[in-house]
Amino acid sequence: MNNPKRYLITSALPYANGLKHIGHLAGAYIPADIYTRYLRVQKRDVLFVCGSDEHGTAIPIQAMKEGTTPQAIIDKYHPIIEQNFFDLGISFDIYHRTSAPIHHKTAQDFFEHLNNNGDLEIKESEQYFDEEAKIFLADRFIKGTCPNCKYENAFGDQCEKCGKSLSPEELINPISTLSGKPPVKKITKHWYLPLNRHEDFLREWVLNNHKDDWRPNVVGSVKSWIDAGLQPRAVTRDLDWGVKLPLKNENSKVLYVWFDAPIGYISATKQWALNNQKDWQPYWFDKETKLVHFIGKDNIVFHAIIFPVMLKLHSNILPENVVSNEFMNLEGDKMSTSRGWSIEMDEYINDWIKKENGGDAFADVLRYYLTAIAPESKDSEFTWKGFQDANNSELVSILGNYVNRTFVLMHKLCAGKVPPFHNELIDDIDKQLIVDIGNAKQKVEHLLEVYKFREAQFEVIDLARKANQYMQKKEPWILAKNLTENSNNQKLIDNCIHLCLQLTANLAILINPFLPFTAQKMLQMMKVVDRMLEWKNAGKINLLKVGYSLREPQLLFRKIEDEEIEFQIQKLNEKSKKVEEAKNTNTEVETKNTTLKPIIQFDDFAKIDLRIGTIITAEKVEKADKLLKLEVDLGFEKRTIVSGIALHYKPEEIIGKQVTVVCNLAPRKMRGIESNGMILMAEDTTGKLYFVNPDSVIDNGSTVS
RNA sequence: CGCGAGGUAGAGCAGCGGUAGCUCGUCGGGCUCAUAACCCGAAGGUCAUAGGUUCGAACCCUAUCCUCGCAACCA
Repeated sequence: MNNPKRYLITSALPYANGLKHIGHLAGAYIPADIYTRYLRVQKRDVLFVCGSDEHGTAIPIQAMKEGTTPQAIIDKYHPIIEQNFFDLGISFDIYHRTSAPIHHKTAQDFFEHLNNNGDLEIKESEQYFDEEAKIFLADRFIKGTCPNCKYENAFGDQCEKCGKSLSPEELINPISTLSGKPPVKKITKHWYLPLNRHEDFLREWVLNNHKDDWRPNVVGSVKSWIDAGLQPRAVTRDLDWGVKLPLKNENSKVLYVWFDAPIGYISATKQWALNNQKDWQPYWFDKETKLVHFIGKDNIVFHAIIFPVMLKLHSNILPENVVSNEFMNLEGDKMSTSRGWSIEMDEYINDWIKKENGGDAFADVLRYYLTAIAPESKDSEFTWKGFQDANNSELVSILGNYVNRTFVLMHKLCAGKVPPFHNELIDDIDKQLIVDIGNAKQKVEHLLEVYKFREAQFEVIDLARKANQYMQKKEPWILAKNLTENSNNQKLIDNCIHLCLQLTANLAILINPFLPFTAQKMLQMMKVVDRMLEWKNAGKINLLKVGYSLREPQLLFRKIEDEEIEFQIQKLNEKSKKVEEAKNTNTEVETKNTTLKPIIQFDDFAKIDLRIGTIITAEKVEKADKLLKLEVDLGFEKRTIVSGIALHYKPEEIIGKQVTVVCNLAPRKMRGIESNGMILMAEDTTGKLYFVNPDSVIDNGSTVS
């Protein structure tokens, strides 16, 4: 589709169960934003939609863990993610959410449409059900003994010990990881999307029509799926969190998250149309709309197989392209929030973009580096050193320095005004530069049209590189030394600076989709309005009027010092270490419950001096989330004990409580406070702590045995 | 296991049948308006490995190895 009437651009919906990291940003958001900004300055009709994906089993389970509601979880993360995108210049026309009523309605209508047309199948099956949690269990939430290697903690989908794929039915002695009890089998009815009916369509559409213009990883994955044989996929689940089925007597079922999430693109479009008094329908029904999805590679199957089938059945348009990136690693290891090996967008914003730390320029620095190393054809790697190099040697030294030296020379040698161009003195070097400007525009344009963002950005910087070379050849600062002897020199200086300034204006236009904050800054320096950034102006060399006086230059980027980089690397290491430690203590607790410690002799037990005491004061320990500093009266003395119970009890709640104390434990310093003893606590399966105390008040200092 | 993507200089990538290339980094020299840009030169690769096709292979074929991904959270 060469000249579509309108564009609809989507970025994968981030799952609102936590913060999102820079790998997400590099994968689906920055490329989409660059593409969208480019189309906007092309004056195309373009709509860029996204939003939080707020359904699925993981959110209620996360809520259960945190002792709160699913609504509270999404209400916490949705606004943070939205703000993060905004701070990084991701210019969605709307950032919506799938918990919105308009989305529920849209998804229900979609389901109903397919159901009424007979495009869905209904099947009954037996599934494991946790009677205590009152929930059908996803495979991942069932544990048991692996039939293959007899490992006792195999998951319902796979045994981590021997790597064998499993189904929950194969597990010996299955238990629910939610309640710790054996689940029961219950019959349940589900609606399925029979993908197998659409194999011919998919083969023709992807493997034939798009085998050349889609990225190889996308076509390859689709081929892999089709060749393996497409199966009907359940589109409903037994759950009370999500979009309810629009059918009577099916109140306990919701749409499966993968079914409702992509429909979020449609509902976001509707909401945007409402907000702006527009018609949403052409964006999803008119064949002249070019729909492009930007995603990460884990999302290929949904956007290149399942959602297109849904769209076809619903008479919508199909995506013109599904642009998928590979993954971005971090300092030699996979990025993973759960292992603490990641840089969250929120974290980067706090460390670099907050006014006092660097400002908007650093949003562009991240955008620049992530685009420069974008995993377009294979996995790539983010390193802080690489980040520093990209900033210092490309943004500061080439782009920033070029703009700065141009402005400085203009103020020194041309009275702060755009000098005239003396046509009679034009030479081959000038002509070549003018050609280069035009070429740069053509190249960037072509590369963006074929989604090669990394290369496109390179071409922009390359133009700045050529500009530096041009200025070097012209040496206006040398010419300025002989102004009186050679009357032509001022004219030669004028020509050089004139072209350098026109080129600067071009750089602003070309860099704008990639580094929008920088482009704005350049506009201010040149005292021109936003309209200059329109793409049609790129390649022109009359953007700045002769005689127009320009502002003093301000530096576009600043150098990043080694210490700042070392700080970040150290921070990353500490973060992952902390998460690992926290995890280790958790898994210890889990295994403790099922496996007993080795037998000990009475003598060993008798060494422990247990006493009853009363808490007389309690206060929170600063800079520690979990610790309380307690003063405990043991009758014969009062002791300071530090205990890790702050997440479970407030200081004022426990004053006066009797507790059991291990009072001959070696003293230990925690957060600088010496703790002389330990309070005994019982822990249930959810990790909640309970005091172990006598069932009626007795004398302080009483022994326990 | 199978399938998909990939394995090319310290890093990031291009090349996909005809003398191994680009950007950054490193080292030496020149120049200086500028946040040390630009110019000249150098070091650094048995193009994962082993076979094969060919006058000729990083590129085509076969096998092997390694990395990442693969339907219930994850760019």
